[in-house]
Amino acid sequence: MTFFFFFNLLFGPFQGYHFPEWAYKTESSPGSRQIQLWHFILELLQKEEFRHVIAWQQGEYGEFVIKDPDEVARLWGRRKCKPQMNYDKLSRALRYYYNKRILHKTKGKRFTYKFNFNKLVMPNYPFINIRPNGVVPQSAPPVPTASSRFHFPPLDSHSPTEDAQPSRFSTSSLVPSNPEALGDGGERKPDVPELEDGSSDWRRGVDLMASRNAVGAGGVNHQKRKPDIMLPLFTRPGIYPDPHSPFAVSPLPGRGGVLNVPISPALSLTPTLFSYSPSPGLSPFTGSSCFSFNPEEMKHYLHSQACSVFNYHLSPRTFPRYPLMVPPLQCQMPLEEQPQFPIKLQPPPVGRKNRERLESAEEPAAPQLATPPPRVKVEPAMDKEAEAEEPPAKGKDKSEREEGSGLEEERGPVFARPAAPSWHPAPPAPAQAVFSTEESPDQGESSGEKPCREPAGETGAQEKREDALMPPKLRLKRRWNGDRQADVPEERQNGRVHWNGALGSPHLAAAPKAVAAAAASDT
DNA sequence: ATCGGAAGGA
DNA sequence: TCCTTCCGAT
Repeated sequence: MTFFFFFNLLFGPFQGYHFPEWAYKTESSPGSRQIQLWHFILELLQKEEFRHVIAWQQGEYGEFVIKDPDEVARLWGRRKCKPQMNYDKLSRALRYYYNKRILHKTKGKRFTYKFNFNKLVMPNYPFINIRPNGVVPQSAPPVPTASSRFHFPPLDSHSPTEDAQPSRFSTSSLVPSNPEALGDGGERKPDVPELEDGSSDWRRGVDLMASRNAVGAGGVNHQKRKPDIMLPLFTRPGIYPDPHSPFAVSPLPGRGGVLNVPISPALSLTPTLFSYSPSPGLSPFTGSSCFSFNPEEMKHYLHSQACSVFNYHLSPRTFPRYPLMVPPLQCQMPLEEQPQFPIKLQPPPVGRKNRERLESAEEPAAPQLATPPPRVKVEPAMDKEAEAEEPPAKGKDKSEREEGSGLEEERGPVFARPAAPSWHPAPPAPAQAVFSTEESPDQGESSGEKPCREPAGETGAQEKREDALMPPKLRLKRRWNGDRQADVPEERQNGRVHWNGALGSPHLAAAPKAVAAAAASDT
């Protein structure tokens, strides 16, 4: 009760915002050809069968890795009936999202992008979305850690040097109610340097949460802030419970908890809001998806906040309204009554040009630009886990993974992430995901996908027919081998080499395995 | 590999 | 508006 009261009090003013049209675009019937790229990506991302093609990057909310760019492009091309699609083009489309702030590139990591969930609005989702079992995605550090430092390009300034502030990181999560501090669409520079925009998906997450629950009144966040995207709900089968997935699908369905719904990326940020995620071990959730309050953890949290302030030169103001006011929740609010509405957060970012214009207008000489930022080469560390079923308990060390800076001594233990839920090891779901539909994996990204009328080089329709006649496994196998050849002609396309040349590539090497694995789990 | 301008299409 | 296609630059 109390919590919601506060929450609404804080974020009420979101009501009545005007959202840009595109924000209202939903997935548009799964499988639809008019799907937007980011929808599509999200779609792939949550399907087990594409895990080896594209997957959430553990460790970071919303960050994903395109493990097989060519395949993703191919899938995208198929969906859009653009047989000539390739990663080069796809990535261009992706880059257009930068300015919209739907996505940004994770620097130093190949094929790695990150959703700006702050922009993703999930309609119809209940507010609190901690998983029924209380498990929070490992990728959601309860408190900003060095590893959560992040590379969101400051919209407003020094665009070319986005990583100019590599050492900043998201601690600002706790300033949700301070619109001033928000990079907010990039129209302005934050008043508080430490809260510089580039830092936070945290804040963004909060914003999101806030907007979702724009119910009450009074409060802090008036002025601007429009949501940019309506994130479609993906509740179709095939979603896989990846602990790193911001979708945070509950591994324990049917708990009857308050939130028995898949969590949206947006909501995945819930822990952000609460700023600390109770580990199931320490504070087991009782019965349902309630937020539990553990004094010990809170203590840790506070400690770490202090550390953050100290170690990262953050302003204590950074943590003003920390959800300390969050009382032990008791899940008072029945699911049905939870507020549900679309939210809008920030206005689309100013285009680069404008940005520059503004820049030069107000701050002619930005000295920060003088020296190019140190390139932080982060080792992908991806390939290994490619097929490994990410050991359940592994999430723990994630916080150290990226740079293993000494800054984290106290953070590590304190915020050790909860071990992955026991369900993780052998997700039986995939099989179903793969074969439950009439489609073979690579066309399966959409259940409603219609064949393209001008295959121009694609053997789509026919393939499909033939496929229908053979057992799934065979079908898969055939696809992996067949498609490659079928696509060879595309190779003439500019840019990247296609299947032919890619045969030796790591991604492709993994692909068949993926299929095999999927097939294996089919039993 | 990545970026982003430019032009064009639906 | 949201890409798709091309392409030069980094």
